[in-house]
Amino acid sequence: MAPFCYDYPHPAVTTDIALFTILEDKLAILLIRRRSPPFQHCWALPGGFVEPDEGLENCALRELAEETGITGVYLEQLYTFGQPDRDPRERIISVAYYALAPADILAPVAGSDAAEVCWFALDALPDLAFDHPDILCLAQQRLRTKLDYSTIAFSLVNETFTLGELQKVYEIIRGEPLDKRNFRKYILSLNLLAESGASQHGCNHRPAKLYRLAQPGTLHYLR
Amino acid sequence: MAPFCYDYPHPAVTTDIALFTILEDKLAILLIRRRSPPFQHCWALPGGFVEPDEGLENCALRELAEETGITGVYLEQLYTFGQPDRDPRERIISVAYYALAPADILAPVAGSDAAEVCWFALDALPDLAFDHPDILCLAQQRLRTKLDYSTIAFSLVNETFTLGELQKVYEIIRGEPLDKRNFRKYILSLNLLAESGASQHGCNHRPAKLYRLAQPGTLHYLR
DNA sequence: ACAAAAGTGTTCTCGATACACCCATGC
DNA sequence: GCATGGGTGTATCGAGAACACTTTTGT
Repeated sequence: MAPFCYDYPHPAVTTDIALFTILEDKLAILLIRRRSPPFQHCWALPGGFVEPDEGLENCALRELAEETGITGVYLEQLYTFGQPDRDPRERIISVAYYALAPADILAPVAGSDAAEVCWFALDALPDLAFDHPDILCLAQQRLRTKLDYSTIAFSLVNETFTLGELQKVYEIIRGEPLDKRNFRKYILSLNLLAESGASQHGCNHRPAKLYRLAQPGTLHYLR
Repeated sequence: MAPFCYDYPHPAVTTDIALFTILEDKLAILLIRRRSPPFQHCWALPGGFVEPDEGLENCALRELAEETGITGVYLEQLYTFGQPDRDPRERIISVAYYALAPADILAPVAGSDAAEVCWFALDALPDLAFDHPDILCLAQQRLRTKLDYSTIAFSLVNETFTLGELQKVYEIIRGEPLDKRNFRKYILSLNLLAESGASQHGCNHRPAKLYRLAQPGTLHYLR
């Protein structure tokens, strides 16, 4: 029943994932409701223990898939949280990741490890388990600062998107409105977009051109 | 002999520290020579196993002090390296930190865990143990980028310093010369320095004013 | 016709860059 | 007096910010 023995104490290691999306014009985060103690029935970031033969990033992707059915997100290591008392069970060190995905690709479904999976707007969060509020706070900071010198925002829109949609993403993350002309000038000057040829349709207004990334899936650093 | 047992496998967790300084007008890093296998007699970053009741940052500071006698550095978490095969002994996950300190405060002396401790210029590195080259490379990248939006460079000069010395630090990290007048204008416009009143002496030229940080020990983010 | 978002240029400001000479000290 | 780094100001350029009207579609 306790076959894994070592000459000196070993901590447990987990990954936790802060998956952001934009839902109803707000930043939202994916949470699961815990099925077992500690913090039973409490909401928490998806995540779990690192398997002996998997890398940390693989662990994060696997846990996200197992617990929420979600795959194909942008994922990046955030910070490692290791306060000795952060978990009441034993010493657990957590390598936190943050992830980004457009909301409407995803159809979260509770996996085996979680009773419920749900998006929560960041301004209407429930109480969170462990030090997950700290993780979330740091993740949001990182998202905000990285917006300015990289192309992470593109991970929050669909494969094809309008410049209006993209601008909305920037505005929501920065928490302030942006000038339309300056925004378009800036984005197009990056030379990272290609017109998809198609346009919006079925909207109450002039249809917008649809763009796609010239090199999909590539994160660019600016300046 | 193996009293620490768990219901499922636990990795070991270490911290490794990339301590930079400026030595003889070059970026240099502190290395220790390993006394035991694996990579016996090889040079490596200082670091070691996380104790059950210490935080990660404390572990890094403790290992640095034990192995090199050095304290009082600027320290910041860098990245967590967890490839399953990065250590031949067992699964070891390493939380890497990078640190900065002025060279002439330090008088590194081998502690109990290391046979030798030595500064190495980055352009004259020996072979390094484990994935320490990766850690070092990432640390150097971080140092370079963070130079532009924070006051980390101040951690590489003494408590009082001349603007010439500070400029040298920027030039060495960026790998290019800077304009003296523009540099001084920029630094002074930050309003973070106070004149110490004193000046250099014993130099072959006009003595420079000595400055100190108005709030020593505080890291500022710019823009 | 009206509502709603798309699309489009110019002006201004401010921070970043480029650049050259005199000053104080030790030898 | 000469070598060495310290100390200083101005002109230019370019990126970012401010700003308003016409266009296309659905109802």
